[in-house]
Amino acid sequence: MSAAGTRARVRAELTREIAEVARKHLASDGAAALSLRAVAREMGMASSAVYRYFPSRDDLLTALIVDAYDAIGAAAEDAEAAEPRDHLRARWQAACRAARAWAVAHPHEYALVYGSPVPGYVAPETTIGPAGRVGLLFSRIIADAIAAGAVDPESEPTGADAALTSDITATMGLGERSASSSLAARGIFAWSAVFGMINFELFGHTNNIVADDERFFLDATDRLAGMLGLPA
Amino acid sequence: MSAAGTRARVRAELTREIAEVARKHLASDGAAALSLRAVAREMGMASSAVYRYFPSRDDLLTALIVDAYDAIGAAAEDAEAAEPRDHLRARWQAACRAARAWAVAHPHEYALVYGSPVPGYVAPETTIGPAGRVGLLFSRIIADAIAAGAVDPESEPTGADAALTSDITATMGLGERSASSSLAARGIFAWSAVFGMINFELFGHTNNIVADDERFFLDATDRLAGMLGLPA
DNA sequence: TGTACATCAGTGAACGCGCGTTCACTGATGTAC
DNA sequence: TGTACATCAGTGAACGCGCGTTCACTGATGTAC
Repeated sequence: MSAAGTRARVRAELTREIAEVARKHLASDGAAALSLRAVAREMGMASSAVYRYFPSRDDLLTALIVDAYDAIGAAAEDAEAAEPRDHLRARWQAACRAARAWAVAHPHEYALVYGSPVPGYVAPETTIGPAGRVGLLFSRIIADAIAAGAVDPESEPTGADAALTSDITATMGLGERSASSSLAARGIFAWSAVFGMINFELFGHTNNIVADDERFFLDATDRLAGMLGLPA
Repeated sequence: MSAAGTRARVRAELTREIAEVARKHLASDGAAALSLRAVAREMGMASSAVYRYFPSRDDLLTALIVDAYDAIGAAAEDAEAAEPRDHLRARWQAACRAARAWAVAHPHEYALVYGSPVPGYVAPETTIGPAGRVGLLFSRIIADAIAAGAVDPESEPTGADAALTSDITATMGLGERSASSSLAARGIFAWSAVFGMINFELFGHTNNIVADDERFFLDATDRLAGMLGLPA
């Protein structure tokens, strides 16, 4: 039994190690250059042996995608958790700053999940949860702001929330969805704008345009916080 | 002479045709699947013959990148040009809508230029001009707004423009750059936010979140116009 | 206008590469009695 | 505790693929006198 436990533990450890080597390759060469054979080579094992752990290259990719989503999600969550609960804008800014910092530190892993989809790869359902972590964190901040009475969902009654699914309006604490609210739409917009800026920075579109990336970014996310009504 | 002209014309025509076939492959299979051999096959010529027209795969890619930037730029410019000059917000909205429409119609070409960088490919200087077309168009709208007195560069004197290069503040008509302006920073932010939303939509991040993509998008770009101070 | 030469387009074979995946196999590690 | 069997990890060879790029070549198209 302890022996069986050992086998399982060794197996889990090796699985982890393969993923780790793969992540290293991903980080240095990008997703397209990730090959099972190269990973096996570095591990010092036959390429066929990797198939004991990952049934195909796509499964390895999936593991890396889940890890990347989880890593950036955890980074944002940890930073946000370190701020006082009642300082909503500080929580927002901390989450944004941490997401960007992680992306800058792990550009290829970031590109794997927030860049162009890997051709021929279809993300399985397993990735859905991790993919939503940062967005969910943002939603929680907004929901907390509503609950605390700091943000009035009706402050900009343009009705833009009608463009969203009821799932997301419920998540943001707009359960009895007011037909006139635009708060959820502003939240989703803020979310995509944050990643839009990170994309532009990492993919080189702001070369020769933005001189101080972090300052520019934090200025913009602070403006977004204002747009959401988070008290300064 | 007319003969020489003929040879040159045929050459130009074939070059165009190769690029066209390549674009078709790109559009249906994505950049990673683009191969010189496949293009040559479809053209009915030996793969080595393509080298008479494009010295390497990267040069072919460059041509496609330039074409994509030019196409989305032209789409935005044309739509913007159709609006009355003095209706600044309409010009902004038209440009945004056209950019998104082009992206939705040409997802792979869009991903080629606004998604993750193609691994191993370094964009030559030739791409810089075309890459800036949409951003430049946005800048012109803002510059026109300042010139017309519709937008006051000092309306939000947070000094955020200090995070930008002086090149870009000059382009936006903030030549004698005020130390306190944030207008250029808001413009660059709006620009990246627009493409951030397009990215999220095309790359699947708003699945099950946004129900009506165009409506959501236009609502957000209108909000951006408001943030820039463009009169409604 | 005609001829001799130079330029160019296109061919087809080849080089060398690395990839994902399968398969029959050998040993080692675990399990049941 | 010891033995017979089952499970699992890992091997190495092989299949079949498509790629970018080079090279010596054949003809056709253009140029100069």
